[in-house]
Amino acid sequence: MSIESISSLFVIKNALLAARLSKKASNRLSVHGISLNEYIVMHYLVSSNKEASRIELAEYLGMSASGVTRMLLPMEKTGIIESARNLRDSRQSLVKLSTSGLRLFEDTSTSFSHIASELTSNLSQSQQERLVELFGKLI
Amino acid sequence: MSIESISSLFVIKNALLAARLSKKASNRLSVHGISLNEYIVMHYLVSSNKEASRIELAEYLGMSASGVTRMLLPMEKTGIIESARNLRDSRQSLVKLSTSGLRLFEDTSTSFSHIASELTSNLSQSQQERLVELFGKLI
DNA sequence: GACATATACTTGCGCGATCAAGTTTATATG
DNA sequence: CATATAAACTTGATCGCGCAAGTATATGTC
Repeated sequence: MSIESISSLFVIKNALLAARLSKKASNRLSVHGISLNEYIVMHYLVSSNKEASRIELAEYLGMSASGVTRMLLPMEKTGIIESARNLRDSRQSLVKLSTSGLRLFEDTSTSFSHIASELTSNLSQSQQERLVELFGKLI
Repeated sequence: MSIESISSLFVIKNALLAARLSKKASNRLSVHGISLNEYIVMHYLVSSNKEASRIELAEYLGMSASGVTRMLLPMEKTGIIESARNLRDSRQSLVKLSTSGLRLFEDTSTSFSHIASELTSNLSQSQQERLVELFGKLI
C-alpha cells in the first residue's frame, strides 16, 4: 500500500457521502413531486430573494447551462417558477419563484429538514456548523 | 425569511460541493480514459485488498446494482478488472483488480492527488483530516 | 459605425444511472 | 422435503445531464 494524500481521500469521501445523502433526500422529496436540484433552486431563489439568471443558477448548482434549461422547463410548466426578461440584457431570461412555488417550497421544507436532521443525527449542531463553514472555503 | 435548520444547510452545501469537485476531478481523470466512479472502484479494491461483490460496490458507491453492472462491463472488457465466482454463493460475481488495472490505478493516482490537492488548497491538512473524520460518522 | 469576440442561452445527440421486471441461487418455514 | 421468500444480479425502458454546435444579443476595437 502506498501513502495516500489526505486531499484524495477527502474528495472521494465527499463524493460518496453526497451520493448517499442526495439519494435519500431525493427519495423523501419525490413524494412532493420534486427533485433535490429543484428543491435547491427554490431554496436559492428564496434565500437570495431576487431573480436569477440561468447562468447564475448553473454556476451555483455546479451544472451546465443546458442542464439548467432542461431542468427549469417543467418547473415553469407546472407554475413553480416564472421567467422574466432582463431589460438591461435581453440575452438573459431571469427566473423567479411564483407564489405557488413559494408555497410548495414551504411545504417541502419541513419534509426536507426532517430528513436532513435524520441523515445528520450522528453529528452535533456545532460539528455541522463547522462543516458548513469549511465547505464555504471550497465553494 | 424563516429560520433554517443547520442540517438542511449542510445537506445542500454538501451536494453543491460534491457536484463541483466531482466535475473537476472527472475532467482530470478523463485524460486517462476513466470516470470518477471507476477511479473510486479501483481505489476501493486496492484499499480493501480483497474481491468485492457487485452489491458491496453498489452500497459503497451509493448507487444501484444495475448501475454497477453497467459500469463494470466496460472495465472488464478493457481488462481493468476481472470477475470470479464466489464458491460459497454462486449468485455472487466477485470483482478484483487485474495487474494492468493496478498499474492504471497507480498512474491515475498521481493525477488524482494533484487535482485533489488543487481543489482543497483552501483547507489546511488538519482541516481536511477533520472533515474526513466527520464524514466517517455519516457514511 | 463595422467587425470580431464574448456571453447567455437552446437544441440534438449520447452516456451514465435509475426503476421495474425477470432470472438464478440461497435461505427460512412448515 | 417442498414451498415461500429473499438476495444477487441482469436487462429494457427511461431520464437527467453533459458536450458540441447553433442562435441571438452584448461588448470591445479599429
